[in-house]
Amino acid sequence: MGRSPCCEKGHTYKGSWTREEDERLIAYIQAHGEGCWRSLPKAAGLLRCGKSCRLRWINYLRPDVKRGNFTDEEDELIIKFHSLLGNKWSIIAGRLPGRTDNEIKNHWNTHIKRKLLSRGIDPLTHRPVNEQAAIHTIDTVSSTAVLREDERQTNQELNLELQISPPSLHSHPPQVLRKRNRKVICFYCSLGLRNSKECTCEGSSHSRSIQHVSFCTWRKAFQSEN
DNA sequence: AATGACAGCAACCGCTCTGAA
DNA sequence: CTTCAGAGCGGTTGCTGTCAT
Repeated sequence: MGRSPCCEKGHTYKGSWTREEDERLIAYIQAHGEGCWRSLPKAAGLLRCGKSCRLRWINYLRPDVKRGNFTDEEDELIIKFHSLLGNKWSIIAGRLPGRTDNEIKNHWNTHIKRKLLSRGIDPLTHRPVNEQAAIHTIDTVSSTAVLREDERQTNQELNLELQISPPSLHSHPPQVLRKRNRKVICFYCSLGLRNSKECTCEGSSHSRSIQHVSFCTWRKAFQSEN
């Protein structure tokens, strides 16, 4: 039995919140407090999903939410907590007054990851990148050591093949090859063979980039008209 | 000026957790 | 113990601004 949806999708808005919606939500919560998010939209006269209301309140409208850039001290705290806790954004947020899990997660993905990489530190393990390479080599050697000789030969051949083969979408988790989840293109497309029958791009990737480009074009045309 | 690429952030989606019945 | 609904979390996506070519 499937779970009932948190809202009737046909009767709710999606996308950015309007000023009026924000005001309605703030007014309702100020009057009644944070209660049942499922019933809140109806009670507040909002055509939104309860989850959406909760997110909007917690991440943006709550009075104690601190807006603005992260300080270096906050960055260092996030790095420290992440090294201890991993991607437990809500717990990390709990230790940074005024910051939300979503905000910290975004900040991590857009700033801190790069900051650590520029320091030569792997953001996943918080170890020096060189050390990671060394550990990986040791792991590979030690695991291979237990293989029989014929298995070892096969393994070596496979390793060699992997090293010289073109990047494959299927040999990595999708997020590894996605560049900020944009432009997910296969090897053939990267060579300019977009319409090739070997193309393995997800259907949405072309349409997404095309959609984005056409929208930018439209927007700029619109801006220039005004 | 036009176009494309990238960055940043708000919001959504789907899953898990938790507690009540 | 099982089932279910609601809340919460983390990953992902979409939109928009800005910069480079």
